[in-house]
Amino acid sequence: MFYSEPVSRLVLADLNPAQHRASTYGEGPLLVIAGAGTGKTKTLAARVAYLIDRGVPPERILLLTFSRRAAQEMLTRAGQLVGRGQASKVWGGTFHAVANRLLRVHGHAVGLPPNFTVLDQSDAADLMNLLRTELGLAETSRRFPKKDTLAAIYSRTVNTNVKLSQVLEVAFPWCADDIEGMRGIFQGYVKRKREQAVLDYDDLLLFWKALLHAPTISDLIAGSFDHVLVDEYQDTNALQADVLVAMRRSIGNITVVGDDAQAIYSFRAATVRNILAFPQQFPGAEIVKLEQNYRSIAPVLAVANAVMSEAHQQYDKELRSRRTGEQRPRLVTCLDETQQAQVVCDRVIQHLEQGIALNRQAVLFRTGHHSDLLEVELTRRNIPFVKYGGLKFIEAAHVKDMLAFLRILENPADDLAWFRVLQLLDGMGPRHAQTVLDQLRGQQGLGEDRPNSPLERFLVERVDAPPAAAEQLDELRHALRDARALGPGQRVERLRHFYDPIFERVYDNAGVRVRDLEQLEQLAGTYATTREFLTDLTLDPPSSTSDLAGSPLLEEDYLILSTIHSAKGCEWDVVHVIHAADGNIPSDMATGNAEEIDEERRLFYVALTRAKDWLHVYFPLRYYHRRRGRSDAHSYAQLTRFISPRVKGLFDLEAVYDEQHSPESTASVSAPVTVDALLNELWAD
DNA sequence: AATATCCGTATTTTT
DNA sequence: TACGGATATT
Repeated sequence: MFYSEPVSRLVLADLNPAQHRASTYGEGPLLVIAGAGTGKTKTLAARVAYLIDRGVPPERILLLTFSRRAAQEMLTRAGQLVGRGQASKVWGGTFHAVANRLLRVHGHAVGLPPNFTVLDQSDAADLMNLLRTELGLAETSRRFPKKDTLAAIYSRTVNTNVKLSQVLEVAFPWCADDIEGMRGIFQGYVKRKREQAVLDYDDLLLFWKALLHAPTISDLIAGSFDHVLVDEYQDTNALQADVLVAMRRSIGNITVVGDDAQAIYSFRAATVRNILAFPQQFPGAEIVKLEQNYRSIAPVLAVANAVMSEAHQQYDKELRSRRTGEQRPRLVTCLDETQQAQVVCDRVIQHLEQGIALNRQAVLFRTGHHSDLLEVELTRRNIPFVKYGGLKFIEAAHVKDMLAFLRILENPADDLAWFRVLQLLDGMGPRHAQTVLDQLRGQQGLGEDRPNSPLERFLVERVDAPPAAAEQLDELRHALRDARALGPGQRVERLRHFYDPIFERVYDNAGVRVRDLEQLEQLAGTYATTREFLTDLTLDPPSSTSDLAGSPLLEEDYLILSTIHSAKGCEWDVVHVIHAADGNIPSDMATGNAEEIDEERRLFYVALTRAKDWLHVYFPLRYYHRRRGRSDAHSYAQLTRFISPRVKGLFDLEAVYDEQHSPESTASVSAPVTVDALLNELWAD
C-alpha cells in the first residue's frame, strides 16, 4: 500500500505496538478493545491521520463519537499530524448529528420536509403527556405511567427493536397491565409527529436507517464514505448497530473502539452485545486489545482493578499501569455532607498550593444534585468551578419558552411549541390553548382562501381567547410578524421585547435568569439560520455553564464538577469522588437486579479510572432527611458495597470528625453522634 | 361549573 | 422542576 513515509513515521513514532497495529490496519472491519487510559483517543486520531495520509479523501471518512466535543478533540489531534485543513473535512459528530445532516439533504426520499424540528427528551415527554390527557388516561383511578416513563418505554422499544410487550415484561414489569393504553398513546404519538414535521432523537436514527433502505439514496449515502470509525462502541444500541451494518453493506471498512468494562448507558438501550457480537456481524474482523494504561499510577489502578474483579460478569482483561507512584488512594470518612463539602474544598486548595491547577482536578458524583452543597461552599470560598452534566441550560423553563417562539417560526406545524407559547398568556391554560390551536389548525381549507399555515392564520385571523389575554395576543401577533423577517440574533431580540415582561412576572428569580436570555440572544447571533441554531441546541446542547459564557471564563482556572456519566473519556491529575455511600453509588434507583448493579459498578470504575495521580473517595456517614434547617432527622449510611473489605485495604483510610469542620453541631449534640458514627463504622463491614 | 393558579413535596444517568 | 390536590377566578 502506498503512503508517504516521512509523515507516517511522525504519526507512528509515539505508539506502542498494539496502538500501532490498530492505527495502521488496512481494509476491512477492525475491533479495538481499549481499556481505560490506554491511549484510545490517540490511537483513533492516529488512524484518521494514517488514512488521510494514505490517500483517503478526508471528506470520505466518517467519525462517529459520543459527543461533538469528543469528535473535535480527535480531529484536532489528527490535524496536528496531517494539517488542520485536511482533518477538518472529516465528517465527525454523534450518530444523531450526522443523521440530522443527512436528513436535511436527503429526507425527501423518506417523506421528510427539510424544515423538520427536533424534539428533545422533555419535548417528547410533553407530547406523550398531551396524548395521555387527551385519551383520558390521566384521569383513570388506577395510576397510569407518567410522561417520562412513557417516553422511556417508547424509546427503549424503538432502540432495542423489541416488541412492546416484551420490553414491558423485561424492563418495566410494573407497567405491563397498561399496555393497551400505551399502544394508543404511541400510535397517536407517531401520527402527531408526522403531521407536525417533528422528529425525536430516535426518529433521527430510524430515518437514517430508512434512508439506507431506500433504493437509490442508499447507495449514494453508504457510497460516500470509504471508512467509518466509531468511538465508545460499548455505549451504542441495536438501532445504531443496524445503521452501521447498512452503511457498510458493500464496503467493509469499519473501525469500532470501545471497552465493555466501561458500558454505562444501558438505560439508553445501549448494549455491550454490540461489541461482543461485532466479529459475527462483520465477519473477518481483526481484534486489537489495548491494555497498557498510561494514565493512572499503579496504586490507583490497583483499586480500580480490584473493584472490577468482583463484578458478576467477568472481563478478560486487567489493566497494567505504566506509571509508578507511591501515594495510595484515600478513603475519607466524613461526618456528614456539610463536612464532606468542607474537606473537599480543603483538599482542592491543598493540591492547588502544591501546584496542581484547579482545572487539573475534578469532583465526580452519581447524580446532578449531589454537588449542591459543595457548590454553595465553593462559592462561599470564592473557588471558581464549572459543572458538567445534571440540569442543563436548555432544560430551564425560560430557555424553552424562547426556543418555542423560534420553533413556531421555523416550523409552524409544531403544535407543541404553540402550546407552550400560548400558555404564557394571562388566563390561558391548557384548555384555551387547545381551543386556539384547533382554530389555527382548522379544516385544511381546500378551495377556501384561508391561509394554510397555522402561523399565517394566526397573523391575520382573530382567535377566541379569554378576555384577559386579548391584548397580549395582539402583542404576540406583532412580535411574530416582526421577528419573521429577521435573522436569528435579532429575532431573539425582538421576541424578548414581547417575552421579557411576561418572564419577569412568571419567574420570581428573573434577575438571575435574564442572563440566560442574553446569552441565548448572543449565541443566536453567531448562526446564519434559525434552523441551524435550533438543531445545534437540541442535538449538542451546551453541557456546562462555561460553554455558553464564551471566552472570558476560558482564560481563568476553575475546578471541574461533573456527573460520572459526563466524565466519560476525560482524565485529571486529581479526582475527588464524593458520596461513595450505598444508595448513591450504586444509586438506589438502580439496584433492582444484578445487571443494574453491575452497571453501577462499572460507573464507579469509570470514576476511579479518571484519576492520574491522586484519588480521593469521600464517604459521609450521616444523611439528613428533607428539611435541612429545622429537623435533625437523619440516618446513617453504609459505605458503597463496591468498596469491599479487600478493596478497602488498598486505600489509605482517613476519618475526619474534626468539630471545627462542622459549624452547625454543638459539642453536646455532636459528641454522641460522633460516637454513634464510629460505632456504626464497626458494623459497616 | 370549568379552568387557572397556587403550594408543598419528591427528583438518575443523556443523545 | 413537576406533579397532585386545594383554592381562586372567570
